[in-house]
Amino acid sequence: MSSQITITLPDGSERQLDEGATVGDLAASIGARLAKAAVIGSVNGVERDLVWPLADGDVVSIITETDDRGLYTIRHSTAHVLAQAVLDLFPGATFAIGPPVENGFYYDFELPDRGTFTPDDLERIDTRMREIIKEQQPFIRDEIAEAVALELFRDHKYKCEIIRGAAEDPMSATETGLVRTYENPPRFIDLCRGPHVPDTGRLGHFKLMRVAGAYWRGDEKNPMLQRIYGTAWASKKELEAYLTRLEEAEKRDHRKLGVELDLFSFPEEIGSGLAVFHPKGGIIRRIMEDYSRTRHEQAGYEFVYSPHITKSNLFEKSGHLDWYADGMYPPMELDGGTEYYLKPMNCPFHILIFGSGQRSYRELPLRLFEFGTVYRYEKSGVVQGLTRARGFAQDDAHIFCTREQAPAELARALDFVLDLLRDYGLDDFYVELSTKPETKAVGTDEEWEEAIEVLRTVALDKGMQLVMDEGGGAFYGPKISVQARDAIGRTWQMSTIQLDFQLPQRFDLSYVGADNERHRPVMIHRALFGSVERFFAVLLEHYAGAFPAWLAPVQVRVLPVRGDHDQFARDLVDRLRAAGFRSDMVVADEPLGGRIRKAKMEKLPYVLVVGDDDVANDTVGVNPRGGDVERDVAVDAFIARLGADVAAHA
RNA sequence: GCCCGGAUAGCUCAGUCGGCCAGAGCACCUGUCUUGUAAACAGGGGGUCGAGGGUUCGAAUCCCUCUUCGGGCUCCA
Repeated sequence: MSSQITITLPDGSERQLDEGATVGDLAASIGARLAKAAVIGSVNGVERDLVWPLADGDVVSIITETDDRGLYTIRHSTAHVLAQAVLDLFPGATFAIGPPVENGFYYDFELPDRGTFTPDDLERIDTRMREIIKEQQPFIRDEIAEAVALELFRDHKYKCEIIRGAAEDPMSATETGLVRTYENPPRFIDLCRGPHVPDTGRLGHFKLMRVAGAYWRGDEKNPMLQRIYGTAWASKKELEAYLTRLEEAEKRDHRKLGVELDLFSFPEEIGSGLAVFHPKGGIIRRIMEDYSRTRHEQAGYEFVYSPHITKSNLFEKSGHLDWYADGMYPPMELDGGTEYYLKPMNCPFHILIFGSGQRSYRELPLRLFEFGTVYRYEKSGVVQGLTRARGFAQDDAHIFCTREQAPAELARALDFVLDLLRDYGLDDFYVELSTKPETKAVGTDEEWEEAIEVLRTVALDKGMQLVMDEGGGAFYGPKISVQARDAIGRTWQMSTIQLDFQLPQRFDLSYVGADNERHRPVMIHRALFGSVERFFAVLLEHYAGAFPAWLAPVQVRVLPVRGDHDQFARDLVDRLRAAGFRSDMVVADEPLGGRIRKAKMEKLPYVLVVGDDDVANDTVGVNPRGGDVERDVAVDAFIARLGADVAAHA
């Protein structure tokens, strides 16, 4: 009789297994279903392959395909299969790194003679991957000496860089002269720390998505590799659900809806990244802005205006020309050599307003607000619809206050921002705190630390989930940004609040305190929409074009059943307009069904149908978006209902 | 900026190997129809095939440059 070992499970219970039993054996001893779902195990807190032999006293949990780490492993293993397929099919190809990522994985390759993958290649690679999966090749872990590894991977220069420690690879483990590898016999071996699924047969619910260029080690000075992205899931059902989700996201893409709903466009004649808003988009935008103005006014902000261009010395003084000249449109030279720049931001203008006279502590906090249009020369490859444009309006405010007032002002600003975002229909948030950039930063570490502490405290006081973004701050100060999740779960960076000790210093701002001495104010930069255009795009995608009644360009469409109901319909439109609603009608020159359909495709909140009964009784047939038809609704009752919708921002 | 893939009517798209006056659906215009809740019928107009250059007897189609869009990389004050 062989000797036994004792294993402790996560619930504290113990199990006896034969000596030499593996993680997989443990799963099988617990149940057939667990064994089937098992991907890897966690042994004493370290993730291990299912073939890992257990030792007496180990604490083990089985990680299944429904676990995040299990899915991560499936994606990681699928990346290896991708690499094997590519090396099989493309003689002379070499491979770099291939980690799991959100929803899938990628692998970077370099083809001989700067070759590239075509869409047809992806199909061939997919086919080869499925053959490899069918072969059920085991994943075999090994540790070899560095010198042996360098010999084994001598044809793969990127792998050699990783082995020598010259390049980071999050997926490999190279320490003290030993290199860990995983082999899929008979042909493929890769540097890898693992763990992996037991064999390639465990995989299969994947799809290769696209080819992209990517710089080696993420540095644009390095050669560009060919990256293949794929998605991988534990089951066919999950894969299909993911692909459906992508389709859904594509359907609500703001660039597509902008054309379909006639909201805005990017005429080629104007240039890349520069939008024009059409009348319907203009209505939505105007209402967004009007509401924002009203709320800012109530919150104690004062409205200012500033020009679009300025002499270069303003941005020299602010430091922007030192750090971000590349991101600015080149200057116009006027007046015998004076250079004027389009403004990439509004802060210096607001600072000049603050500095235009002697300020007393009694005036603080001074909150200056402007819808300021700025122009940034975004690199040609990064421009994207309304979310990354070259010209856009910021709902920009700068709060000048004393150091002592800053925490309360920050808290107040965050409150305001969250409250307002909720009014626009976003209510699922978390907060990101960005700290001092490695390069490109002004100010001492102490000042940064102080500012970061204040922001951290404010966010935690609000009970917000806080995510750190190390090194992500602006050059003049740390930043807190509100991330909002939209209707289909995507997160968008929305509002930012930044504390700034630097600019007041650079512009030598001061106020006279109660002690009759001059003091330096601090400055808070904050934008709620960030960019009006971008926020417009987020709302458009969030609502999939079906804007709530308060924002909808047309709130009510009236459809007369026959020509002889036209007059009643016209009068009804007038009554609705008089009540303050945006309403129109379509005369009865095509059948009702067709007109209903068109209104539905325009995603209008309400369609009203009026026929004989309605003319006789002053009623309407109400066809609400997403609801059932209601007949014989009194006109007054409908007006009250629409009014309530608008007031509730529903 | 870099890699890959696109650009044909207002929109979505077809157009074979380089070969007749470049097509469809929707939209638009005109007429007929007078309609009770997601597509009435008929007719019509509309294109310098993104721009410029080249190859060719002949280019939407092949080559080059540019503009612009999409997916990534890098970037995002």
